[in-house]
Amino acid sequence: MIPSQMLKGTLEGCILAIISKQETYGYGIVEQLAEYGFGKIAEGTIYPLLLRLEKNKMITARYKQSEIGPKRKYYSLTFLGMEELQNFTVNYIKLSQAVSNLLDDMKGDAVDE
Amino acid sequence: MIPSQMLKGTLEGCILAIISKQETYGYGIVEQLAEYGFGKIAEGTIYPLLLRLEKNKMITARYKQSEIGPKRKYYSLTFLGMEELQNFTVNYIKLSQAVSNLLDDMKGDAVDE
DNA sequence: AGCAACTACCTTGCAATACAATATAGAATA
DNA sequence: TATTCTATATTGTATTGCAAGGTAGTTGCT
Repeated sequence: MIPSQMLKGTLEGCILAIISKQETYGYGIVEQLAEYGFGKIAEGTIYPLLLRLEKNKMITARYKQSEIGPKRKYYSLTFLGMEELQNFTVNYIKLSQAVSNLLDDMKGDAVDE
Repeated sequence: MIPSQMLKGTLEGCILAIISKQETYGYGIVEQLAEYGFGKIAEGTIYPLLLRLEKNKMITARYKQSEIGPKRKYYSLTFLGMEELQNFTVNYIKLSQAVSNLLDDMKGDAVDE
């Protein structure tokens, strides 16, 4: 799947994005990430990340009963989290464009331009 | 600029891409990255990365005189390096599409779909 | 000659983070 | 009872970008 090193920094922003769409919980985020095409992201990745985001006041949590298992810890974005998500988006697009520039240039065999 | 965590994993592939276009050297790579929109990447990032790639047989080096300064260490891709670049490209596109899926979904305020 | 600025390379140590491995536990099912 | 799925959490490790520092050649200015 996608190499872990390539996810660094990106994953955090993506989780903010997922939470911004709708209040959700760790286990559910793992499932959503897989649906979006990130592959199976380990729970040992997600839970520490969520705790970190919570500690940094990017998200807040509340427990809710589930009908099919143990109770779930649902997260929502704080204002700080929304700002951070905005920030992530801008930076991601910046990087994404830089890489596109490079890869396009490469495909074009741009030796003499 | 682009957060350092977001460059992890990506930078290595990008440097392979730059070298694949044309034999080049560390200091020149720093300049090219800036032109492509990556911002000023520290030399303390590039040189260890190049040494690592060389040790892993992704690139090979030879020294050439420069007319304007100390002699330069020019790098080219090995076959292994080309494979690795191919690999990077595939994985980058995979990630890039996953993030796009997510960000588009978010912009669309997809609460009820 | 002396000095600054640019070019060019390298090393050390640190910080951030994805993840494997492991642990815990409730609920459903066989 | 045992297993599987759901669900959260912790510990330790590996990777890697980068700040900080060092070395050295070349050029141009004074």
